[in-house]
Amino acid sequence: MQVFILFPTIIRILDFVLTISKTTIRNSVKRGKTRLLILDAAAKMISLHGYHGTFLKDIAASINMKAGSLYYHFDSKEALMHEVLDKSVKVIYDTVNVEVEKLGEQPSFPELLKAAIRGHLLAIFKYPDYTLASIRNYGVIPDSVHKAAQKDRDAYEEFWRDFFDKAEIAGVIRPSVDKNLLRLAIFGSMNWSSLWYEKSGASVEQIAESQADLFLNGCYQKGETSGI
Amino acid sequence: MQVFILFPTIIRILDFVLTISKTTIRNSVKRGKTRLLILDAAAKMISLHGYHGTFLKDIAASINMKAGSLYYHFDSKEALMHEVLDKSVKVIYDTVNVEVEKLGEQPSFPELLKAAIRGHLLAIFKYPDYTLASIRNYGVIPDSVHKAAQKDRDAYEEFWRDFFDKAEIAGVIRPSVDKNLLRLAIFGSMNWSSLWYEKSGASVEQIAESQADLFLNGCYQKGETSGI
DNA sequence: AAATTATTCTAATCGCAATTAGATTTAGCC
DNA sequence: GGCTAAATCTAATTGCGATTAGAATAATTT
Repeated sequence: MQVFILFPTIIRILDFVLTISKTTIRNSVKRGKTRLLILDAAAKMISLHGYHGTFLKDIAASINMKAGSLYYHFDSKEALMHEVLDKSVKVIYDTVNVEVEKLGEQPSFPELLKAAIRGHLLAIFKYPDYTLASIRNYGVIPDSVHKAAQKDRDAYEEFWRDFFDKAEIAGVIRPSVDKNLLRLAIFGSMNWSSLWYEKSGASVEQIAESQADLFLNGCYQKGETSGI
Repeated sequence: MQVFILFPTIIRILDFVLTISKTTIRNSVKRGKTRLLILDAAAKMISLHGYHGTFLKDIAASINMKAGSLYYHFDSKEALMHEVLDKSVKVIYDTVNVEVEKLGEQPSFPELLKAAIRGHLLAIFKYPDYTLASIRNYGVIPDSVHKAAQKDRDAYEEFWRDFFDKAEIAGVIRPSVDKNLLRLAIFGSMNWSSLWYEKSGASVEQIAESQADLFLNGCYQKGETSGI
């Protein structure tokens, strides 16, 4: 086949591609808005009633749509959950990074820990629907969906492992402390707070400050021996 | 109406009552076994798949029964969930009490805290199906069911509030520590551990020791100023 | 062993939720 | 204004789950 035969074909192909991409771009903007609307609605419903307790009809209704219409934007209910989980992890990881990077050069261990905790809590409190949906449904959803966000989750966990590894090397952690149990305890306190922070009346700063202080210094006022 | 007319009637009534209670007692033993079997199965399924993701057919199948048969022992799926939640709280409260009472006279604050944490964790790890079912579904279940265990939950929370109130009065808590946030942080660490302890390989004693130590003394090795 | 009671099962009802195909509407484009 | 594609809706379909009524079975009592 020679070039001059190909030429018109290529033109047509190029034209086709351009048409497609123009259309795609145009739509992706508008479609993106509706997608996000649906995603937010889904996160909210799922955070409230759990994956299995949430029905597409209700998600759709909450944004004045019909259940069937959701399928134009998402392949299935599972796909929706998939994206909600994805976002929940990303949002936390990103916020933690931002808070940590805000620190100047050579931040101290306490400063770092507090920044990381603040970031994690900020994300939890700023996107409660996503993080609650994730926390409440972790483990109760189909395996296929469950595995979706695993990669990001692992990466995030790695960040914390790394953090405490370095802290240990720097000698700022008491030697008797088990780094794994420490990390898991901190995760527990932080994640659990998504269940009560709204009613607590405390601010993110306050909670972050308090949790960082507790895990750094404990609550015990030494020097007393009397029973309580 | 005169007494001599009533007499035979009373005898018959008494007889009737005795028959009933005999029957009831006899059955309650056998029925109790099946009930417990169902309850355990339900707790397990619900802990794995959540309330809405658990189907009576599966609960029944796991103990070689048919879905319909469950209704002989329980009024509804909600009633089942109701009892699972009830038990989950009771079990924790009881175990904590046992551990605390084991301590001698005038136990110190650290001893008490460690005993309470140990008790809570012991219950979580001994009855993981019940406690996980509770934790995973708190908030995603119908309100009617949700309110079921609330009384016990409140009583248990009161135990901890009281504990830290006394500790504060005794002056064994650093004044800058917020007792509420402290309690919530501890709850978070303990409850969250139900999600990872199986894979961790750590023993209950180890975890209890670690968490108590962390909340008492923190992880920070003071006297260092270098960045990590 | 007959009768009664307890327990379980069978088979249907009822409703509802996910998904889909095709109709309809909406919005940008020539 | 008509044309085309995007977006939404309508109206099934399909399947499944909770619940129930009544039949069948097992256990106990008399």
